[in-house]
Parts: sequence; C-alpha cells; structure tokens
Amino acid sequence: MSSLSSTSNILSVALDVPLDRMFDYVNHNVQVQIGQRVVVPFAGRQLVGIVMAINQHSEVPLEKLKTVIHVFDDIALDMQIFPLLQFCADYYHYPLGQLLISTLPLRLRQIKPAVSLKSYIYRVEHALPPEHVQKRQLVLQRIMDAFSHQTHLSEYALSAISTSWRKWLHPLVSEGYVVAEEVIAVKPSVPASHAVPVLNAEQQSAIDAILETPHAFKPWLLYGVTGSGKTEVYIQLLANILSEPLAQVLVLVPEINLTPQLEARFRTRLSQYPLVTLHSNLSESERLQNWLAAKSGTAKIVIGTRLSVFTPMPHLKMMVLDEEHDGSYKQQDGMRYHARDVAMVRAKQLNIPIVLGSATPSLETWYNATASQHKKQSYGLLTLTERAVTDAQLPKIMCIDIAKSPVENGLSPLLIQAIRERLARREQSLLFINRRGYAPVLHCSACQWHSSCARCSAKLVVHLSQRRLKCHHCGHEQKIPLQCPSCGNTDLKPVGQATQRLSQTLTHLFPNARIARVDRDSMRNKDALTDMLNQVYAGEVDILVGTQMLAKGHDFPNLTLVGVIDTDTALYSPDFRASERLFSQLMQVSGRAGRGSVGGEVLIQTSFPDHDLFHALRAQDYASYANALLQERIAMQFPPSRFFVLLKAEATDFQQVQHFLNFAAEKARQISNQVLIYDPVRPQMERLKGLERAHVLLQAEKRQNLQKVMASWVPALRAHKLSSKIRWALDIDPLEF
DNA sequence: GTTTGCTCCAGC
DNA sequence: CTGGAGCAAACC
Repeated sequence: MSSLSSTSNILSVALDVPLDRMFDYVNHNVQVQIGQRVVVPFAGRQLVGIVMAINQHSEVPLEKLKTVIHVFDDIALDMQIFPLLQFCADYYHYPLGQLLISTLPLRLRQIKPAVSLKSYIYRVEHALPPEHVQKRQLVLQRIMDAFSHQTHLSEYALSAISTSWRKWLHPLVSEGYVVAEEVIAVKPSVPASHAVPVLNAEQQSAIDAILETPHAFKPWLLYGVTGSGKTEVYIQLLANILSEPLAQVLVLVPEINLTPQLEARFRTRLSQYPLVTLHSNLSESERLQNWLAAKSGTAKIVIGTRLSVFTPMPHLKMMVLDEEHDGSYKQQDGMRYHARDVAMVRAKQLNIPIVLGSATPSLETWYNATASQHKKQSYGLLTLTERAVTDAQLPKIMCIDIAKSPVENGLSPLLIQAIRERLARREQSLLFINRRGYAPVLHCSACQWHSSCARCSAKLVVHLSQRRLKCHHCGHEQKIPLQCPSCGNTDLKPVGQATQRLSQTLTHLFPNARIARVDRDSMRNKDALTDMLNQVYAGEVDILVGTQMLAKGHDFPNLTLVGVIDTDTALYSPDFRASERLFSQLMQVSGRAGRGSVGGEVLIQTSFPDHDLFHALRAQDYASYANALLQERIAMQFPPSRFFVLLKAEATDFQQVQHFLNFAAEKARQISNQVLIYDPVRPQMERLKGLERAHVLLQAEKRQNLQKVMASWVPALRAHKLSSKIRWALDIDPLEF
C-alpha cells in the first residue's frame, strides 16, 4: 500500500475502458469532489473519467500512479445514481466505468468543458439613474418597466419585450447595473385552454389505488386497451405527485416516434412543471441542457427513451413506463439491459411507485401482476376496460380465410372490396405489411436460384424503384441481375409482397385514390414521417401502406379500415416470443381503426383463421390469451417462469466460435449443476455481416443461480485465449435467440 | 478498447 | 544492424 503527504490525495476514477475496475491517480492538492469529471493519462492517451472515491492510500505502488491532468468543475454526478449503476454493472456483467460514461451526454464524455446553450436570468443590482433612459429608447423603457414588476427576467421574457433586448441590456450588465446569472434553461410549457377531462370510474379508482401509498416502492400494471385513457391516468397521477415541493417524475416511452404526441399532452396539461425530453433526435447541446435540467432538479418532468432510465434526478418520486411490452426498451448491444427491469430496480432503491402501462402487457409483467399456483401476485393490477371517449367504439376484428378468398398480388377480393367501400365513403384505409422494399426475394423459375446475401444468411430484397437488390441486415447492395447468375435464364421474378409492390398494386386497382407508403425507405429524412402523418390527418391521403412504423401511437379519426396482409410467418415462427409479439402488434395496429366516432374494421388475411391467437384477438381478450401463453411457457420452462442467459459469439472463422463456446459450456457445467447448460447451437441467422455465429444458453429457475455461475464463469471467459480474437457478448434475460 | 513492447525474421 | 509485422500484455 502506498500513501501520500497530506496535501495530496488519490482519486479512484471510472473510465470508459472494457476493464472491470477503477484506476487510481494522484491529485496534487486540487479541490475535487466525488462525481466530478477529470482528465487522466491512460495507456498513452488522455481519457475523461469520473471520480468515484477520494482516498489517502492506493493498492497500487505509488511510483506506478500517474497524476490527474485536469479537474473539470462543470458537473458533479450525484452519488444517488451510483447504486443503480453498480447494480447494473453487476447484474449485466458490464464494466462499471464503461456503463457510467455511456450514461452521460456526449458533451460530458469529451475532453473539454461542458458547453451547453448557456442561458441567463437578469436582475437589477443597482437602480439605474433616470437620465440613463432616454425618451426615445422605447425598448429600454419597456425593459426597465418589466424590472419594476419582476425582480428577475428570463431571456424568454425579455425576447417577448423585444427581439433587440440584448443590444440594450448588455451595456447595463457591463456597467454593473444589471447582473446576469447563468441558469439551466427549460423550454416553457404553455397551458391548455380546454377543461380537464372527467375521469371514468375505472380511471379514478386506478389513481386512488396508486395514491394510497405514494411514498413506497410498489409496481403497478395499468392494463387498458387502446383508447381507454391511460395517458389521462398518468397525467392526473403525476399532477398529484408533482404537487409535493421539489418532486420530479420520469416517464419512459419506447421510441422517439411516440414522444411528440405524449410530450404535447404533458406540456399543455402539466404546464406549470418544467418538462424536458431525452432521446436520440436531440442535438448534443439540447441533450446536455435537458440532462443538466433533470440532474439539477429544475426539470420536474422528464420524458425519455430507454437510456434516460439512468438520468440523475435528485427528487425522483415516481416512474411511468408507457407501452411497457415494447421491445425497444431492450438495449441490443453494449450493456444489454432492459429499461423496464432497470426502472424496477431504481424504483425499489428509491422506494417509490412505478406504473407500467400497456394494452398487451409482456408476459413477464402479466406473470407478476396476476396470481397463479406457481407464484403470488407481486404487482398491483389496474384494469381499464372502457374506452374513455364514450362515443368511440372498439374496432371489429375479422379474419379473411385466404383459402376461401385467395389473394392475388397479396390482396384478397374481400379486402379489395372493403377498401373500395372506404374510398366511396371518403374514409381512410391502412394496409399493414411488415416488409419494406418491392419483394422479399428474386427467384429464377428455371433453376430455383434465389437472391441471397453473400455475407448473411438472408435473402436479398428487391428494390425495384432503384433497380437494386439489398440486404436488410448488412446493407450490401447490388444491381438486379439481368439473367440468373446460376443458369443464365433471363426470366427472373420478384416473389412475395412488400410495401412498394403493394402500393403499386393498389395504384393499378384504384387509379384515383391517393396512396401513401410509410416505411424506413420512404421516411428517410427527419421530418418526412411527421409531414406524412399531418397529410393523413388533413385527409389528403386515402390509402396508407406501411410497416410497423405506422402501428404505434398515431390517431387518425377518419381511418376506418385496417388490413393486415401477411401474418402467417410470425404465427408459426420458431421464436418463442413470436405469438406474444404478434398479438400486441395486431392489437396495436387494430387500434388505429376507428379512433373517432366512426366504428372501425380490421381485416386480417390468414390461412389459419381458427388459430387461438385470432380467437382471442377477435374477442379483444388479451387476458385469456396471455394466461394460455403463460401456461405454455411454464410447461416448457421458458421465461417468465425460468430465466435465461445467452452467450453469443461470432467470428469469421467458425472453428474459433465453436472452440470458445465448447469451452464456455464445459466450464459452466463444471461450475454448477443448479443451472441447465445447453450445447452450443447456431441461431436462425447463422451468418451476419460475414461473421459466423453461435450461442450457448443457460437456463435456471432463479436469477440468483445464474448470477452465481456467472461470478466465476465470466472471468474465465475473459481469460480465455480466444476471448480477444472473437466477438462475444452476454445477454442477460435475452428477448430472442 | 488502445497502446506498448516484445519477438522474429526479412532485407541490406 | 534496422524495421515492420504480428501478437500478447498492460493499462493506475
């Protein structure tokens, strides 16, 4: 152990390196506190780190320690968030330093002072002599007049007086009459003019139940169909929580697509509470600004996507997770966390309530919110069955048996007829097909060749408009061949349906209809989707063709028909979560039909109209279907009744992958017999981006057993010779494999 | 992850 | 003897 003279100390610093420990540096008498940013030398370069502890001693010999290069005084991370990060680092077996740095806005990860859009608030320090304000200086007069009513004026308030306020105020600041104080600015919300909606009995009792214990950890599932008024419950609930001085709330949403609508409602209804959003569409300076506002306590409401579950909020009093079943809460690289699970841990650590909202809860949540012979109920269950807008009706959901009404170019006569009726009535239709491009594959009728990607185990998708074949997995593109690469036949045909082809077919069928396509190809630039949605809203579109991009959160009052083109691949998918996902997707897309007063209709083309999933869907009865799926999962010993850890590995040389995984499986078996270890297998997508893939699955009845194995397993994997040669990652609680 | 540092062997 | 490639080890 080394120690220092009393004037210096040793900082334990978290760094963005894939090494599971902190690093010690000597600090020569510079004022520093825990949580501050520092710049330190590391393996010949400079890195930004966070001070985790300040000590007098180090385990590392003093002569090996280097000196801190710089201490930034711009932010100090609260200790409050450390236990959550520590928990995640342990649970997901991810280096704490890397995790900590990755939760910070980009501006704070760079070696320079954090500069956000600086914002100031102004106050009068010394009264201005009257001769200073001349008769014709109207702007200055108005500014001084405003100061006589209010002690502080924000830039926002000043710009309301005049756009040229800076010109007049800045001299006063430099002469010392007015003082500028830096503040973290938050975009002000504007109150709504309309009245607060009256809650129905179900909504009211949900709020009452949650508010019975507002200061204790308690998870709630708010289970309510689309249109049952979940958002209104959140708003009135949060209004109550926020009425406590200083209180902050965190609202998590799956994707940025959804945020504008939710944000707008929160801004108008909870306008007295400063609100910020945190998501990937923000500029870096906005992100920093908003993050700082959350961290300082200035922002009372934070709406954000999964990463924002780690936002420091000193007075966090409640969390809400909207659409909790949504897969985008799961991070699929780096630390593969699930924001729902992390939020749950955070709520428990802070001893606050957490509300999960969904029309089709994940089976994990459903398992916890219902009682069974296997497990007692641990979440409160709040059910909303009625549509909150009283004249809105649930859509009628029906199947079209494509054995009886065969499809031509993807469309059955019954669906075509339904669209025709909507056109005649000047109502809108939405056709849902979860495939972008023109056709999923190019096929040779002579030799059965089909277009496949050289780097992935996937088909090349036909994009006819650009005359190209594209791999949707690795981005590979090539020209459409004029003749079959295998046999030279020139009769190559696109096979199957996708958005572009369906739009084309509809254009032929309905030449006068205004048809719009919404998928990642057509909505490439930033505002394209918003613009398109506005057009739909304005009634400038008759038929919408789109992927799941359209399924979420958009309300079109004049849309009365939803057609689902092809679901059968998902119905019998090998993925054990496929039916759960398909149900929620169909339920969600169904919710697009008839959100106004006109009743909606949903038509699903399928070869299996008698499948249990469709029975439940037609009855809009998720609960009984979820119960049935749950029984299946329990019988098969799958999540949520069991827990999984997935070790994924990939490399150009498959042998290396095999060696590594064989070692991994062998090693895990040596460590414990409390855990079931499957032999290495190849996933559905055997090859991706030129890398050969395989995985090992661990299964156990208790998370604890998996954690016990991993405690010695993960270090053994890291120490393996091939560990740095191949790419591998752990996925704790994987969503798919 | 990135850098450093070591060995090995080609090339002069 | 020098220099670059290739690989393993350390990173405070």
